[in-house]
Amino acid sequence: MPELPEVETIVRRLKDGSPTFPPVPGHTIQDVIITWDKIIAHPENPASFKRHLLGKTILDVQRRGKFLHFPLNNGHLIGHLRMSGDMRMEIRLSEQGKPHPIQAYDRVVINFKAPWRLVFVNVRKFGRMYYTSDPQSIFGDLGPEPLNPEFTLQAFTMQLHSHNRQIKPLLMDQHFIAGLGNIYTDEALFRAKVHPLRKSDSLSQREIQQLHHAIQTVLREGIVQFGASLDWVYRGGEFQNTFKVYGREGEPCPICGNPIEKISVGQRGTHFCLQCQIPPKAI
DNA sequence: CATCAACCCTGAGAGC
DNA sequence: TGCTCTCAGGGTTGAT
Repeated sequence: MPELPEVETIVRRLKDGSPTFPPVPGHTIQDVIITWDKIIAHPENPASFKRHLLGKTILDVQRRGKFLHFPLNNGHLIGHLRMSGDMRMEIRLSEQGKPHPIQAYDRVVINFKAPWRLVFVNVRKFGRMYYTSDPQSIFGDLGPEPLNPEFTLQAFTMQLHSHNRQIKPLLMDQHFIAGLGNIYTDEALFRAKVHPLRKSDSLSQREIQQLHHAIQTVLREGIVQFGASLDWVYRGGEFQNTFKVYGREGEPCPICGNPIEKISVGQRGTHFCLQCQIPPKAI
């Protein structure tokens, strides 16, 4: 469940480098090792994917929704971690020139001409990688970036009114808005005091304003904390310590003290406070 | 158009 | 201790 803040954290680290590895931009691809073919979503043939990447230089590291985007000097490398995973930049040769072994969950390994490699790590094999000459073929249907200026209260209001859907699955729909997943959606709805089963076109202007603000707030907090760490799914961040409802079924609501509820909405575990977030039929 | 279920996967946690 | 079972979840696809 890397969501927007987790992906943003990964992107920034790869773009800027760290004390232990250099920035990814500027490196030229020498070889590609694919240990699970289904990770390659485009082109259909993994060998073709590999052929397209050889000799290309990575120019930048960007994010669009939950996608990692690597513009190349010719074409684009794009990745989506889906349910689990990370991307690692690491040294690929020991000082004696021996190759470091590939780890158990390393699905795609991109060797550079320099002694570094970029590794697509994915425990569950739901992640996907793409090579394309046209990033719009992948990003084209995505909704607005919630932290960009385009995500205005007015635009959000119009979007909500153009649907009559349960608010939670709508917020998680990447065509509606890009980057929210199960965790940040539950947290945003709680902070906005909106019940997850409310219909999108039933929200008052005040609720819409609260929700608009809550979405941006939880995402910004998540980024500041370097995302949330959940089991082995994703490491690093600290946002999980700030969860107010997610994963806290039965624990007291931090606002009113009533126990946090957990139900299934749109086939997703959904956490909320029945006292603070009034259900639709009670309104 | 909205909703729901199945599918793709693995490791954690529960139950025995 | 060790086995088996269920569950979680992002996104896609197909049915209702």
